[in-house]
Amino acid sequence: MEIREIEIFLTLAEELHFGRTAERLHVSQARVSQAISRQERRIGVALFDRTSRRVSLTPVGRRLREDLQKALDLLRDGLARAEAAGLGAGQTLRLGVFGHAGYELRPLVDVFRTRYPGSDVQFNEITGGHPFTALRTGDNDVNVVWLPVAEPDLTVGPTVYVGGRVLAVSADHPLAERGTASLEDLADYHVVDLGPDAPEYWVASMVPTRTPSGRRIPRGPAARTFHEILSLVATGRCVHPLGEIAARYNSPPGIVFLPMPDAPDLHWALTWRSTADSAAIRALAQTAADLGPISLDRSSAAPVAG
Amino acid sequence: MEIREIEIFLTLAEELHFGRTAERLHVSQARVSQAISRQERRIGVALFDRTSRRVSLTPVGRRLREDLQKALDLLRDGLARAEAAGLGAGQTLRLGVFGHAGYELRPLVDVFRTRYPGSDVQFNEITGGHPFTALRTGDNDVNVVWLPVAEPDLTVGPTVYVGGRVLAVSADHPLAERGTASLEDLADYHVVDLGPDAPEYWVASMVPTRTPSGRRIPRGPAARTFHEILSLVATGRCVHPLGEIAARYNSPPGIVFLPMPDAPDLHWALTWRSTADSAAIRALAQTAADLGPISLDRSSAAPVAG
DNA sequence: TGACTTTACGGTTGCCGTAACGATT
DNA sequence: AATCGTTACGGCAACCGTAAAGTCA
Repeated sequence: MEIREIEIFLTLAEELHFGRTAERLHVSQARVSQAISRQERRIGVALFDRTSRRVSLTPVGRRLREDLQKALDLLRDGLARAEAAGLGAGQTLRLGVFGHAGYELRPLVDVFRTRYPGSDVQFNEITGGHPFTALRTGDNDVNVVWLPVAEPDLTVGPTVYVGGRVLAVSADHPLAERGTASLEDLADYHVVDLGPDAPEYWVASMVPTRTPSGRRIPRGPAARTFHEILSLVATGRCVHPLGEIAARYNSPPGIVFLPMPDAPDLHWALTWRSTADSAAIRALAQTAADLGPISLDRSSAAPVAG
Repeated sequence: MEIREIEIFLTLAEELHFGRTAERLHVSQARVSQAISRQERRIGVALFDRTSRRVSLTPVGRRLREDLQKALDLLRDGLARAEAAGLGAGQTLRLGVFGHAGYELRPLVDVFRTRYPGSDVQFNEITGGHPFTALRTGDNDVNVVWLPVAEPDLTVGPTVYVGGRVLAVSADHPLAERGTASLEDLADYHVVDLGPDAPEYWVASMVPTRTPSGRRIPRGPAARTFHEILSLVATGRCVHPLGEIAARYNSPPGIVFLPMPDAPDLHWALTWRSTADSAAIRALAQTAADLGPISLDRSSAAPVAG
């Protein structure tokens, strides 16, 4: 007898419909049927009368429903209480972000701290060259990265902000005078190669391998960190797209950030190791989901002097 | 959160010792450690303070223990009530036995029927040639077979009786005059071949492949059923060991059953498909365990006329 | 015939055991 | 040094999804 099977039983007892039960629990219809059959075999008595048209509880099922509902409520209350105690006891989540992105997360962090006074968030810097490494080594609990993320060992949580891209070019670059850049421009120059530790598909969602018209975008010299990238760009040997947040809080010498109006917005989401799921992470994710994504355009954040 | 983990938590809360907890639950010590760690991570707070010398509940753990204990009790009560309703509702277990072995099971069946008035047992005959087939096809719910049984898909339950062996020989066989037979005698004659559907190791536990002194015991003509075996034996072409129960209720013409004092006793146990576990089967197994094995020697059963 | 449930089958997750390691008295 | 808890790793059972079959109105 597993908790999951009890949930399925209770939901079916409420819905009296296998399809709707499956939908509500986000499982297949077959799974509901299997779970109920199995329970009935183990217990040795029919819990539901069913045809392909009607599902109804047997007397035994009705009684079992009452008992199990009470037990499950008790169980969840107990766990919730323990969790609340834990969140009040002072845990610090280590949150990986690119550059100054943490600054944009202030609303989220403020609400999180208010809701869970014992808990806190500490920002660690992550880099394009190693977007997930710190998660996997256990050095970070949660990272904020642009989507899509399709790593089998990672869970993608709510999106925390949405924003556009800018192209970093050297101040004396031919594009600098135009004031904006387009995806099509990328094919004319080299972009930074983030190296083998960043998944290909993930890099490509920031820096496509081809322009919209199909021209190849050449990958140039390699760099891992924000400042390594800027160093390369400053020499004029390459250009590189970044989240617009990079332009908001940085004015590096010899670099110009050009808006890229034709590049679709990027979604930045909380991400964590699936097996490292914990109460604090769930609490942060829930808080982020409640707040919804912050749009960088509407952000009221004031620029900060470096 | 799984039921099993809750059990582990509650047991450890009681024992305050990882090793004893593991023993009580029949799992490894590592498993207990893993389960507790995992729960603590998910909940986000330590439930036990522990060194390698002392284990004690934290305040949060103490509170959780009370809640979970109540929830688990409720859950088990509900399931027990539903199960009891099922057992009272009238199920018939199909019990596979060799020949007249069902007769020896009367004490078990009587107690079972008394305890669970709605349930019943029906005997189906099984044969040495196909000891497990009916279980696997679903034609029988439980079989009574001699041990050892080492089939990955089958569960071996309590032993229901213990008894010796007899050797079936034709009435004019040289051994008949002696009145007894020994394992060593088998090498001098052929024994029946039960065919490919009975596992080799299982057949060998009734009919060894070699005598104690190491001589090979030749396998003779093939037969599947009790009466096929007796037919072969009656012709004098082979001999064959059987459970002594065969001698008790049969006096087939032209056949003599010789006790085999040097053959170790056989244990006969309830066996069922692991995946077909059900309340009725558990009830029967529990009843059998409570009664303990019936010794055929001390059996008060009166011989029955063929 | 169409809506709904059940059965069959295969992939993948995660439970759990074995074994080695670490920590405390 | 002995006892006890933790970590690492691998095998395998069970969960669950897909797809097809079965059943009732």
